[in-house]
Amino acid sequence: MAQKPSIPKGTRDFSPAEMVRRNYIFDTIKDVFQLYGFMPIETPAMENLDTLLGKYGEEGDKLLFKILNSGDFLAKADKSLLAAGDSNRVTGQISEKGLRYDLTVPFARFVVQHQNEITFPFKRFQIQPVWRADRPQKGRYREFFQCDVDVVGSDSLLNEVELIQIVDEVFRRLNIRVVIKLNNRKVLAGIAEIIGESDRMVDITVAIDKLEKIGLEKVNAELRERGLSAEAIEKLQPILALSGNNAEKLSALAGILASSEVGSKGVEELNKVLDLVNGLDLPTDVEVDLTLARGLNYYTGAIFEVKALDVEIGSITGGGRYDDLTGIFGMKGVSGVGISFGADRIFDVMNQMDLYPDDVTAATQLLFVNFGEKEAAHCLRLAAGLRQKGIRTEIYPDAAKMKKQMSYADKKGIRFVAMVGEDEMTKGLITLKNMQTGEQSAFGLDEVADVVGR
RNA sequence: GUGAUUGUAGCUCAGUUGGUUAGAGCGUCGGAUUGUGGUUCCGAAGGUCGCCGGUUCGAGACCGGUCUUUCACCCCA
Repeated sequence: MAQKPSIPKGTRDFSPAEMVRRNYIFDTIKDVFQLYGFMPIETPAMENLDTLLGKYGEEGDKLLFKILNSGDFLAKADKSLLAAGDSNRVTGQISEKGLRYDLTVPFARFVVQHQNEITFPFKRFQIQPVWRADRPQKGRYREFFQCDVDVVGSDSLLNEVELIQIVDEVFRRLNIRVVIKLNNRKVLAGIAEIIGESDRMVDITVAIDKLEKIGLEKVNAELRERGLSAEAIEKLQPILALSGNNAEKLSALAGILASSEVGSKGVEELNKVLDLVNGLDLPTDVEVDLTLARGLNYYTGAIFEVKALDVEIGSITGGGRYDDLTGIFGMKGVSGVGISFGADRIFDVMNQMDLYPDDVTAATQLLFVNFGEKEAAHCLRLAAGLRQKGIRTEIYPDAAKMKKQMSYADKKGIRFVAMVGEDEMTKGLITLKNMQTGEQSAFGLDEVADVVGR
């Protein structure tokens, strides 16, 4: 055999069996989105590089897939940069397009670009692949699907509440037990302010985000490493030690952050969202988690993260409010909030726990055996009639041996096989075999539709 | 980007301290059975041992590089 073909690192093929399962996930997510009045949009796989650069932090820029310019791109590049081997600056000259890194930034671009055609508040959903030049590992791929829902042009916290409802509904339908973690960037800003390190919010949040994973000791060590004063770290301790239920945490926090205007605002927002959510009696736990930070630095208010309770895989959904994402594209004062379902991680969770209902397969229901040219022509008409009645029907394309045709049906999980030879043709009948029970008898066309459709 | 790890038939894996012609199970194909699958029996096809180079009389095995798999860190869905 010649050298085997392959696909790029971190990408995957999906077989028919996998695709019906994935579509089941996409379909339930889409159904829920539409139930709340969100409308679909799509944007191109590639964006202009300047749309993407600088939106995801330094780390994010490195993970962007860049697309080489067409034509003789090197001819136009600066020779001295080429000679110097300065990759960073050379890429700016030979690449001006990149693959999208998420769906939120392209959406912000979309909103700005189409602002005159959009009615606000604008509720859209978008289910498309995104690409990151990351090293693949557990639950992490270089090509994966995000399912985003966002509302832009509304400051109301009702939107945050609706998003929580959507998360609850989606995972309830998929039968995945989850916890929704909730925090607010304003609270984090308030904490930074209180301990006297306002400008170090990112460093602080990145470090305390790891509390659950590496423990208090190591978080403090990392804070020191990141250059926080001993005094600030000392002041942070009571906050890191906060425990109890949501109400207890929030009232304690309200006291601590009383002197910080942003911080108090954040606590107030959290309280409001939780009050409304509590009134809904959702079965899913919503937990205030002060250590939840989330890396994307365009978030300004609420931040969400959803974790599966029964599988160790990182977060399967995340999002938050961003007050000025459209501002970078020249449209000020439009606030948005949204979340993103990580379809591929949800797929992994569903597979690991085998949570699919029995009827997701959407397989063919009936196969006509091919006995030869004349018989096949006859079956073609019968099959057309059955398809009109909604029966998923196929005809075996070749007059192969019975054994081969039967085992084809068997392997494809087709429940019924129809046999129409000379005898049945003259009598106007169809011999139907049930592949599960082995029973078989002859019926008219209408009866076949009834039996198979049951 | 850093540090590990994996690679032998379509799939899952054996293969002794380096020694003739690299094996098994499953799957595939053919036959037993020309209008009856899933069970059984018989038979066959299928491998440049990831790739390139090196050591050796001799490499699937040892060494170097490279690609790939998986995992951790960074970061993230």
